[in-house]
Amino acid sequence: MTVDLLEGLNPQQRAAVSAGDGPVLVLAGPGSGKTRVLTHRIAYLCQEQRIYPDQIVAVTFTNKAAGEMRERSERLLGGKLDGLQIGTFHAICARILRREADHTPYGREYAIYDTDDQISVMKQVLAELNVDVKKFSPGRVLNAISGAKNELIAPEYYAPVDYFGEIVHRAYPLYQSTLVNNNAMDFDDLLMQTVVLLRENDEVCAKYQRRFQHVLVDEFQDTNQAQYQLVRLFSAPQENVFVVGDEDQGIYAFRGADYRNVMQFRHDYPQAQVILLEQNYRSTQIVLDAARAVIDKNQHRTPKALFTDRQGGAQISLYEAYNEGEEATYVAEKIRELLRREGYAWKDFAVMYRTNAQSRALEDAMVATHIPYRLVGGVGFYKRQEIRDLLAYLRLIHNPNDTVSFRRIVNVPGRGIGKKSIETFHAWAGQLGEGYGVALGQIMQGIASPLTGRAVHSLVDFGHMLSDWREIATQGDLVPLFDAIVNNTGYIAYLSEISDRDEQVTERIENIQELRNIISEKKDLALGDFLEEVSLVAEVDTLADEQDSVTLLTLHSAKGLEYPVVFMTGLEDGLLPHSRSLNEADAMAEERRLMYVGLTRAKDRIYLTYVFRRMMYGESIPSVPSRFLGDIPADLTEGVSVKISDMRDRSAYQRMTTWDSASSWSTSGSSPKIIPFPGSQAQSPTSPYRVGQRVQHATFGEGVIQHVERVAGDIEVVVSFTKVGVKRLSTAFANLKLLD
DNA sequence: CCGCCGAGCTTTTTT
DNA sequence: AGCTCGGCGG
Repeated sequence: MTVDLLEGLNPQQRAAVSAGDGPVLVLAGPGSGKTRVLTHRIAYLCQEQRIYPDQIVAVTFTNKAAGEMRERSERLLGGKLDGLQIGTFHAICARILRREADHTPYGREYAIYDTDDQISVMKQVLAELNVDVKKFSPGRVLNAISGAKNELIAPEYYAPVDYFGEIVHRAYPLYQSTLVNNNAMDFDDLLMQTVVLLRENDEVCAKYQRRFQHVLVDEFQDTNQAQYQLVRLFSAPQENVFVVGDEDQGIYAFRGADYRNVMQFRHDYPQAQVILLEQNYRSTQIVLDAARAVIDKNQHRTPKALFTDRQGGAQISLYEAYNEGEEATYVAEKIRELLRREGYAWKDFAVMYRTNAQSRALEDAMVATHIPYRLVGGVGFYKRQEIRDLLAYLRLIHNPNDTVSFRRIVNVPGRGIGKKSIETFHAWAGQLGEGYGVALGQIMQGIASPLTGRAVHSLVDFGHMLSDWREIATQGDLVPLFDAIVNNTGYIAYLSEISDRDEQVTERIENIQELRNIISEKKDLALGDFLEEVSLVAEVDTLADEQDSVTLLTLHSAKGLEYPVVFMTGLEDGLLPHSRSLNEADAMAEERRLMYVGLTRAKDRIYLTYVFRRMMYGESIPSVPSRFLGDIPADLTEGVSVKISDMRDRSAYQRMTTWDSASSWSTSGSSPKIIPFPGSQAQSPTSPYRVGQRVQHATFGEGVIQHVERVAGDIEVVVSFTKVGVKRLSTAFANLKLLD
């Protein structure tokens, strides 16, 4: 039985789904049904083109998207799509590298190092090179190396341009050889090593090229150079490559993504069919108009004519809160109100922000008002100390040469193997020219070493535990293995030792319980598969949509999702756009795209909030509304917008928003005041602001001061204006003129 | 070898 | 404000 896979699709979607062989580029605006196109395309290839599922590889941005896409394609065809390769670039590459480990410098059991693991390796490397970590932080060096790997630059080809580059040039090869010795790869290696494998091994390459008759890529604008090359390698020589993307939603330049790969694709495949999806099935016209007004300010983009059947809609709501606490309370109250009055469910709401740090106040408000919520990201489950410890045990059991995991847990819980002993052991293993696994074996066999008797004794015990666990691991079931680790190490008792509050102990034990649950759900997986899966999960992947709760997430995590009601908080200069992006045109354009991504997540309603003062680094700083707010036309908005309409009018503001590389306001000293003011000014004992003083404000007109308050680095006044009523103002910004 | 305390840094965003 | 790291004393 076959189904009509083109039914219910619009003409552009049909064209995409039923496109013939060869390269296809689908430029898909937000909410234009690109997931639908991809799932139908997969089904179409199988049903109409008689392609076997295992001849298709589909790349998605998250594992969750992969799962959904597989499910939806299977539902269309009414059967399992066995052998369909679908997943993130990282997951697909991890699998290939494992299968082809013999053709790589790595063993099949290789570990995948996350950022923390990388830092711990880099610290050792920099110490060995006598580099001052204060001057060149491990993170910065790693960033540079990551950039190089994403550009497929091997250690020996890294060309330094300055002294920092020179440090990187020295650290990169050592870092890389350490990883190889540990039988470990970082995230970037998963991509780069796969490219290297396919480029250097014709047979292996031909095998995958034969297998991958059709290559599909979602979120193509967020691919980096390594990923782009993977696409080219996978799809050669037949070039059945189907990519879907939207330049306006490219928000991952910081990890090497280059939305210009879309241009590159057109250049590399001049014969490509290009299909535009412009009909939006998600949002109201007002939402789209607002989003368009924001994104139109970006230069160098293909203008799109997004349209929707949902004319009109609710106005975009603007709100100024006093501080982040009040902002969060406002969000919580609004959610309750909409739930009651408009019949929304909790899961219809998303609260978005630029940085994870902003989630705290929001969480507090959710707890205080008893709103069920789900936090995406932040201090994730897999980043908790107890979880990392126990996973380190599993990793070390699987890969004896994983020195990062070894060092992490060899003395956790404490068994008298201190820093000194570890260094001695490390040096001795180095002398032997062996990995930690073999070296530990030698100790256990009583071979003489420079270690003290006590340390040797402890290491032998540790080694015996490891062998016992490895024995259990060969039985295949992960649960008994996990239980053995927790029990044999006395980890629970250790937790009560290191925790200072009882609730903390309970919480940590619950986390361990949760990890055990996860393991028992996956217990049919081999240890290596389990560890791989755990290493590659993103926070969004764990987002269960059945759960009826409000979602709190960063704008980055929000990509690809949609909600009836979207709150975007912290819309202030310095946050969105982020202060780190203010003086770089490309970065500013990306901040704008981020704003665009946030706005276009909304189906019905958008609430935009910013604060008057925000706590940062333990200090309360006056804020300026985001310049992007000024780009949303006044007739689309409602609510407090005096400051913003003011911004919209000012000609100075025009200069600020239409950033082009020729102008340089941000470095010319006339930048908006997002920097804290020197306290001395405001705290001067001769402050002219007193209750009863008459003042003049540029917009509000004349008024009388009702109240004066000193706040860190500023003075705030409450003024009763003749025309506009009572306003709270920062004297640092308001530029009040004193009247007699 | 371990625990305590102060200094200093943090906030982009994630596979 | 909250966390991590390093130095010092037991």
